Amino acid sequence: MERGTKGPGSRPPVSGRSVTIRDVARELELSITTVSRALNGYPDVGERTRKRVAEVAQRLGYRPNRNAQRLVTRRTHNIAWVQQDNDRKFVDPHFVEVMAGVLRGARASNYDIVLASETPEHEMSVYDRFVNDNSVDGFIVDLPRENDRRVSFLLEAGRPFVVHGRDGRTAQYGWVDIDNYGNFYNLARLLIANGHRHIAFVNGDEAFTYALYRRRAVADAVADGGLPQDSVRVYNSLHPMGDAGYKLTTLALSDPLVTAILYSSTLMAVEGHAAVVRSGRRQVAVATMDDGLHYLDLSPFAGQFTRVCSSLREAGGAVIAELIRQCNEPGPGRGVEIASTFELAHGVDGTVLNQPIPSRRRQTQRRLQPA
Amino acid sequence: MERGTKGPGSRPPVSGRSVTIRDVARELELSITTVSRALNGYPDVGERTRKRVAEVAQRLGYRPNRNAQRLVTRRTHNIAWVQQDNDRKFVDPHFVEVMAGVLRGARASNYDIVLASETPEHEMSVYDRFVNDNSVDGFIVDLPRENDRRVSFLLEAGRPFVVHGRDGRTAQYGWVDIDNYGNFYNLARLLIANGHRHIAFVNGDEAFTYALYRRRAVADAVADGGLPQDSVRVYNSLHPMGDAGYKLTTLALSDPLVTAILYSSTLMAVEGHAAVVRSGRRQVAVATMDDGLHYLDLSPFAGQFTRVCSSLREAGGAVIAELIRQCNEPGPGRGVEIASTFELAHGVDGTVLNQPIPSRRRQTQRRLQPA
DNA sequence: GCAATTTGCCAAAACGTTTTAGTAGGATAT
DNA sequence: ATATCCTACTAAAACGTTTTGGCAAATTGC
Repeated sequence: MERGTKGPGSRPPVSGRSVTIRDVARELELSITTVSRALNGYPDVGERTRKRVAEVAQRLGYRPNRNAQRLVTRRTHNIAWVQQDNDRKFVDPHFVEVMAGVLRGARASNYDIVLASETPEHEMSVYDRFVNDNSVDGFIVDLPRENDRRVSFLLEAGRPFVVHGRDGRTAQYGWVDIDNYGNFYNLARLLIANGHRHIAFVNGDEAFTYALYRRRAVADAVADGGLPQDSVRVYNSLHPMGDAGYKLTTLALSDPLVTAILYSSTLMAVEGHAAVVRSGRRQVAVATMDDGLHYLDLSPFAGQFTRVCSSLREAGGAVIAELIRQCNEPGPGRGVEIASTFELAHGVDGTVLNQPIPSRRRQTQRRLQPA
Repeated sequence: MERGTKGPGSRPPVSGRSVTIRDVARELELSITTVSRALNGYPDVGERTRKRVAEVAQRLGYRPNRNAQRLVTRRTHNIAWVQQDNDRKFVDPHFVEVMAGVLRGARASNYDIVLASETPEHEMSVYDRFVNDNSVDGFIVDLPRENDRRVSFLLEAGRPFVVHGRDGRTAQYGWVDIDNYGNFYNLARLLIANGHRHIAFVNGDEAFTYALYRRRAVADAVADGGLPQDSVRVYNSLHPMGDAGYKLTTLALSDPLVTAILYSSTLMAVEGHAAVVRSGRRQVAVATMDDGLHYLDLSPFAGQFTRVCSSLREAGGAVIAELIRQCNEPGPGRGVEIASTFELAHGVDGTVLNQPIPSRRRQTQRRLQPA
């Protein structure tokens, strides 16, 4: 075999050499130090010189080589976001909404998002790689479970990260979340206060804390409302979308006593609505968490869904904002709770519109939103 | 102001120094050259030495600094994917499906995806940056328009890129696409062959080629079927989801002659279905493109939608595969057309199930799928 | 037994930045 | 007049790899 022969991989497709800081310095008859300091806004550069440098850099189309910068500064301006490749549940359309907020915030601060996916078995090796190979400054952690191993790993590694959601260790890391417990407690109390005694709860996968906390909230509301626990029947979909809405609603309605359905997502509520209509049951109330999915049109259901509203996009923006803050000022992460607003349907009953809201309901509403 | 004071930015949060190739070399009493060549599979390293190197590297937890590697090799193993931040249409849930395929393929080949978003006005500056700052090897281009400026820019820049979709310049670049024209021609011909004379076509935004080509196909099918052009009425949604399905269907059904609706996406078809049901019109046939959206449950509509099926996830996998190929072997990009399959509903009419398929329809089906 | 080849390893250069540790020279203070 | 302090610049080191070019020692060919 010949001497210089490469092993694996192959040669880069060398396209035209790009202009370096050296070219700019040569053109100006300045040192590269001065060029660098001029462009990076250091104070020990004359105003006149700074102007000239900026002008020539612009004219020559100089762009600092990011890899050289990253090598020496040890900052990448990249944030890792690892998606779990589940085969069945690969990615969630809710994710798109969060991503919109994350991307917008990242761009505004000149950060990029490095996206990767890996199967659950190998997932941690991706984190391990990112922690050790200097390719990102921090991590976004999605959809936490209780005692999430990603959180444990990143705490151990001492890298900046922000969790969208939370587990039981919120004091130890930065997170952004809505008040899942409070919101679902209020929704359940509201249904009970309006006389519903048999409620179906179509929840997500309770392996995730968001769904777990919602379930606990509903159970507590039932208890606090003085009803027996079996007043609420919980239906879980391991996939927050998919067959959840329609099939689980149909299943729930096989109990003739059910008068209200509580959904964990508008995606499920919309699908479930079709099942309600098809069942011919007209006295079923629908309440749901509304994440403000930007692409889902709720107008056909106007006034038919009682909702707790919160923008996932806004949450995404808060996640990246806190993460970038952590990258810039070392220290403990902060928790951010995103506010939610309560939207009563004209009537809680999905089919009876424009029915005046009884005073007791208003009172409940006021109690639920203490300013 | 003090001397060494930094200008903008701030110090990196220095966490424990990581282990370098130098540490491995020192431990083994070898040169860093040998360690590098051993780890990179060069042939001029003794088998015994290679084993020792691998063992020590593993034991010490050595991970090559990606930025150093990238600086010297000029390859990043990163692919850029720039999303257009539209405010109204930020991201499309179809995107999640494509992304699933892209991410899976990228991971399998040890590539990462760098995601960024920018408003339409500044979009090109992001491409400009990525082209010049050495942070990515290639680009994914989404949702092309005719004479797409991103395509023009990347052709000019001479960087590897793959378009998901196509414009009129397919000979010049790599792309992955379904046969939008052929699929919609066949769908329209099928409806016409089944006696439908007044068809509504709920299409996407025809500023994008996928929708434009679909529209042309339907127009041609109408002509070839011997019908006047106004037999088909086209409704466009600038947003492929949102209010398209329900509102446009309601609008379409305000024409009492309409007996068939052709949708550009199952998302719209599902929403539209609710409008059909609500309208009380029972003799309306529904046909749609089915992109295999993984999170959308079509089972409630089983047998009611005639569909042309193609997996966006598969397309995403093909996009990244072709892109990585381009990065490794310089040369012209290749076009890849993804196959689609045809699924007739039991009856084309959405409400009459289990009606035997008339022989003429079967014949049509066979003609549409020539093996 | 000697030349030629192969094997296994290495020193040094290179990649393109930022940062450190200065240095002249002018201004200011005493 | 002299010491001190700014101002505006710079040479060189550093970041952590890969690659070039080469060199002894071992092996092979004749």
